[in-house]
Amino acid sequence: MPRNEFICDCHPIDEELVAKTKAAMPESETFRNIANFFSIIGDCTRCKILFALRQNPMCVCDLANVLSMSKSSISHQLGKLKSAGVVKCEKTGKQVFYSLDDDHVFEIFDISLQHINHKSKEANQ
Amino acid sequence: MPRNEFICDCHPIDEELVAKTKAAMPESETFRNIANFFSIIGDCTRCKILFALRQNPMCVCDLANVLSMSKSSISHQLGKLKSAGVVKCEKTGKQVFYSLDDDHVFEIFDISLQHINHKSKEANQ
DNA sequence: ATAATAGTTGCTCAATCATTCAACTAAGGA
DNA sequence: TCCTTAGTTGAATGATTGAGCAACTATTAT
Repeated sequence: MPRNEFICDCHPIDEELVAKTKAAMPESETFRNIANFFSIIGDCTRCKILFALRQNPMCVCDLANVLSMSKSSISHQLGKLKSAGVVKCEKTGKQVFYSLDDDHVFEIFDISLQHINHKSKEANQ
Repeated sequence: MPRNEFICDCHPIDEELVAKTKAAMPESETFRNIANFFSIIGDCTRCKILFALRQNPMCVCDLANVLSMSKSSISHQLGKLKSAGVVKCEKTGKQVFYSLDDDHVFEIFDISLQHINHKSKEANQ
């Protein structure tokens, strides 16, 4: 019966380090949650939506106009942002107004932009 | 000749807001960069690699053993992390040791984990 | 020189995903 | 009541992407 450790195609070099590191890893669900969150905001359209909503709450139709895309696309993407807890909505009459649900997102964006700008400066040297 | 504003399938409701928001949006490249960065870290395997490297620099082979995956997969993913400037490497002998290039990443992870935990607590109420 | 090992790279396959279309619900105006 | 408009939803499609295999390079040991 093959042991778990050899699903991989090579023998460990520093077995102790491998065991120690493996033991200290968070559980799978944590990784799924983190990866899922970042892949939600890791999309051009959804980033644009978030930057637009940072300025003002907006209805689906106006967002579609800002991004020059179809209502349907925007609505699909808003659904994902909402289920990730990044965005919330409120219906008034025929319109649904979306807004940022959480300040955390732009904390994250701001730090990330520092990183990105830092790296692109490095790359130009 | 159709104007740019009508690639979309509906008329704006608050034209002034749409125009104002559109004007204040960063340029496309900014969005591509941000989305690219988040989609790089928005993957389970790559998150695991980063958490492993947070503990210790490691060679490809040992990382493969920690994650129970093939060397090839790990190497591919390390390549992406490296081109995003998140990870750096150093060759010693036959081995290549990878390590985190930047503290920003775990600043971002830590804030994001707060967000994620906050949201999952909300969801359970 | 030869063999073995660490890592990289190109290719293929399967799965995931963003967008669009079409059909639908819900709300307001004529 | 009927029509129009705002938005949602499910299915279909095309594109992207992660994983593993196989072939390759480079370094070390025999």
